[in-house]
Amino acid sequence: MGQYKFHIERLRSSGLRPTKQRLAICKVLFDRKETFHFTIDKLKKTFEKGTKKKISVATLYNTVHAFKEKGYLKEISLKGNQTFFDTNTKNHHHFYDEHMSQLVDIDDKNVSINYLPKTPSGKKIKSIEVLVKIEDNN
Amino acid sequence: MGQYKFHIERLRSSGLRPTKQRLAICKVLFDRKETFHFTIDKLKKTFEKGTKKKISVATLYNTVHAFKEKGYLKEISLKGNQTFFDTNTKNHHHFYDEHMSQLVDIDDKNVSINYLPKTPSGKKIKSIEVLVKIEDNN
DNA sequence: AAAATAGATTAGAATCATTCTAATGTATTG
DNA sequence: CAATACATTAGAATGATTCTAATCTATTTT
Ligand SMILES: [Mn+2]
Ligand SMILES: [Mn+2]
Ligand SMILES: [Zn+2]
Ligand SMILES: [Zn+2]
Repeated sequence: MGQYKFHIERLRSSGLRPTKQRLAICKVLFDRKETFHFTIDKLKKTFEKGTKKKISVATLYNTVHAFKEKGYLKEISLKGNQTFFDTNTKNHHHFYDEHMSQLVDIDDKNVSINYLPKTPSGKKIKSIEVLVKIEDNN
Repeated sequence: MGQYKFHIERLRSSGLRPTKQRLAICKVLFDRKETFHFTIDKLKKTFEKGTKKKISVATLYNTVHAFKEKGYLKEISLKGNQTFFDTNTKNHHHFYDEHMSQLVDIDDKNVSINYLPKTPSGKKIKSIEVLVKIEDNN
């Protein structure tokens, strides 16, 4: 029974019911000053700590995917065995330290791409993502 | 039995033993005119067809990862539940049709990136990958 | 050159990220 | 306030990947 007004409104206006599971997840994901990157497993761990009521991992998947479909989250294209999600839904790119599994945003204003090749016939561009892999010096 | 000389040499010089499993996999992956993109599952299917002797899926994983470590293959950064590998080990980028799970190479000469942001401190750039997602027109 | 040892490789079994689906919950209708 | 339709949850199933014990191969020892 906290300050869920905003989340309830947004869920309703997206056609999603504001269940207590979804509101708890909204609180963890969106009641922050800064956006961040996460995996389902990291999200699960935040619910295991905190005396927050248990949420099934299947529900975490359902909810995160529903939020992604509604545009509250973006999925990041990365190799590796866990999917990364991003609460920053603006167009942007990433530095990625594979060794640390650490992502850092790069504003898309700071990247310019001049690609010459024509798009394969019958297709149009949907998005352009730049991933700059980094590693420790030396 | 076949013309494995080249593969045997390369494996030996990388410190990998030229087992019959590895040679069979080399033949499928590298005895071609054009490079290509594949998943472990697609590779598995090519061995299920053909009367080629059965290779355990674990061995496909072991071998593909060993080949990647030795630089015969690259892993492609994509979301989705199956990892894509690339027999094109030159620096290059991709068009990707998520709906079709279809990758097309973009030569890196055809892409120029001017990124302003400094690399996070203590880190250096390892690689830059551009993924252009495409979809059907209209 | 056979046997012993060490190290590499294979592949069945285990794991774990993700998806499926039957049960439960919620809104809408009469 | 039923009854019905639809949305949501979460335990179970799936499937991609990894683990590890058994097997194979190369090297060293006798
Ligand atoms: Mn992937
Ligand atoms: Mn991923
Ligand atoms: Zn981001
Ligand atoms: Zn490629």
